[in-house]
Amino acid sequence: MGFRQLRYFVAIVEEGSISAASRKVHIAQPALTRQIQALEVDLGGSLFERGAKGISLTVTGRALYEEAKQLLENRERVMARISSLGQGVIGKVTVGVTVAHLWVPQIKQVLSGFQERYPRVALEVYPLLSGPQSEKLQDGSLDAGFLYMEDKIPDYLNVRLFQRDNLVLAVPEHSPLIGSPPDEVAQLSQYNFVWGPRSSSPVYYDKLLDYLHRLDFYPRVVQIGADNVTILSLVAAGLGISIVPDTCKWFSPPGVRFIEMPELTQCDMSVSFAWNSHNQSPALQNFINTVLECSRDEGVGS
Amino acid sequence: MGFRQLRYFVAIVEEGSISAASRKVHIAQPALTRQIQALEVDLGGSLFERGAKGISLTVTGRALYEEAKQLLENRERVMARISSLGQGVIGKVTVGVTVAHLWVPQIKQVLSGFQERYPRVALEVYPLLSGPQSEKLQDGSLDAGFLYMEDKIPDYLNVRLFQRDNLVLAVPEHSPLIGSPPDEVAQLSQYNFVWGPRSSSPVYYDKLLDYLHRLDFYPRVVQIGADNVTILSLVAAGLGISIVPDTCKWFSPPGVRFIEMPELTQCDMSVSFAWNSHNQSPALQNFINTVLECSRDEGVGS
DNA sequence: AAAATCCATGCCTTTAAGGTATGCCTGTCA
DNA sequence: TGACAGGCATACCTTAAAGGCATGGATTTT
Repeated sequence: MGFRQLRYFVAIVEEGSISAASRKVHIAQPALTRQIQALEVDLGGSLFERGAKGISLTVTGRALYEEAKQLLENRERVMARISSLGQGVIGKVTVGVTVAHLWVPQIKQVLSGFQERYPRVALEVYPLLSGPQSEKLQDGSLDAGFLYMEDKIPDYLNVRLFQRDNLVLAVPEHSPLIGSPPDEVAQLSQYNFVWGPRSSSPVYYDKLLDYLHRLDFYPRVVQIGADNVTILSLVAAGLGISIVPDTCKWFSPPGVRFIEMPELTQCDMSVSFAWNSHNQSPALQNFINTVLECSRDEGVGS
Repeated sequence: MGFRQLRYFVAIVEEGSISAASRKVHIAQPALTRQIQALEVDLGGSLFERGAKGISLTVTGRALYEEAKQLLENRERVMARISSLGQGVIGKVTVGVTVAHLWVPQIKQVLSGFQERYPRVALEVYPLLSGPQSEKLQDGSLDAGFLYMEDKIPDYLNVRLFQRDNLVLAVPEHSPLIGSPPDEVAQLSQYNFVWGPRSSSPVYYDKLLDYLHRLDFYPRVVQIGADNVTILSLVAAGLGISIVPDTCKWFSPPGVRFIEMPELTQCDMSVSFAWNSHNQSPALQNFINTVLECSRDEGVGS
């Protein structure tokens, strides 16, 4: 009893005759006759009563008709589901985003663009620090992540540059620094700094402070803002100056001016997009493609 | 996506490798490899990740595994059910029995014998007069029936003699008729008769009265009993005499004597077994066979 | 009576499935 | 490290299943 025979069988039942069904399923009538005969032998009982004028269902046949419809419907359902899964148009993608970047438009755009293209894929976004993301990408509990990569890239990860970025000095709009920008960060030691808590993004802050220390600069931190928007608000309020990623320019509150300094520009603070190279989830592949296409469209480091 | 491929697929999943599965399902490994490749092409996504050391399920494959098991299980269930139906091992048989014969041991024996042999066939027994049985046999609402056949047998019915029977005179055990039995029924006109209501079995009573009238005998009915057992009880109580089918001898209450009279013996009152000749229900065929075997074993007209 | 309809059978072609031999890759063990 | 074993894939061939065509028998319709 195969799907083919069941399909033929229901066609015959619904058309009322073998001949009519043969036209419907586009095979010759004798082939259909034989398939039904084979089915009857297989099931050990006749399904139709043959009269000179056409055929009619037996009790057994009537029972099979209902069952066959079910089986065929299940088959269709399964095939649709598995196909969709295989092509990544349904399924699930879990992605991590560093808390510092949840609000970054480029990432929001990628996420909403993906949801628009694949509305039936469940997109789960977790705010996670870079370190935990890397772990979860390894053990498979995360499919992809936007994060700061350390220099050493684990071999289980595929990594692409998502958004090139570097540092810039942020000052209040009436700061004297605007008229006479310093050449070196070391000259900023007498200024008050607004800073973020290390716990909110250890990789970023360690990398940043490490870099500044190498320039022999130890900022005098007088104020803590939870995230970059808060920090810039505090800067705008004249409570101090800060060093922030360049992308902050685009969503800064009014009252802040940005001063580029060679030493800061040289510091790479790019955000990476990473996924487990062994994770072959089709939905993830689609997500990866979407991300890479978005990156390409905008050009990295815009 | 066919059952075969699904079967192979679950075998591979459960064995953990294509090679192991090929040994399990008794086909060569390359054939199995190809079937899975075909399945993957058909579903438009890979089901396994091939590593040098064996294979492992993809997300899609894992989903298919659950579905495939279901589909295969359903197939088995359907095949078992339809096969059973086709062989008449399950299903339903509706049989009519004239109210006058519900209590006849031969019929009870046939019914219980059938239930013993085919315990999973639902046997529905309806007490019906001969006329309605014939109608219901025609329109298909009855599969078989035990009934009095009229002389003209409808062409849609197959009929077999179930139990040959004729009439006998029943009298109380101290009746003077025992010592001096009459030669002709016409001589019984001065006796009180216990009779049944016509409505309980019109074919029987019409046939019986018709026969008696042709012998120029019109019984003086003084008492009505609902069925033959009741009638015989009334006879035993001395309320009158009666004419009953010969089979009544076997389940008569004490206090009744039976007198055979040539005129009564000649009257055929046999019970027939009938079914619709177009009804091919396997369960009915089994019932027919059971009935015919029982009739043969006992010999008709015992 | 002729035509049309429908199912079944015989014979042949095409396609799907299976078998054997072999190659490639990788992890294992001496 | 190099031979070996286990496992999957490919190539090539054989066998079995499915389908097509022609035809026949039976019955209803015209």
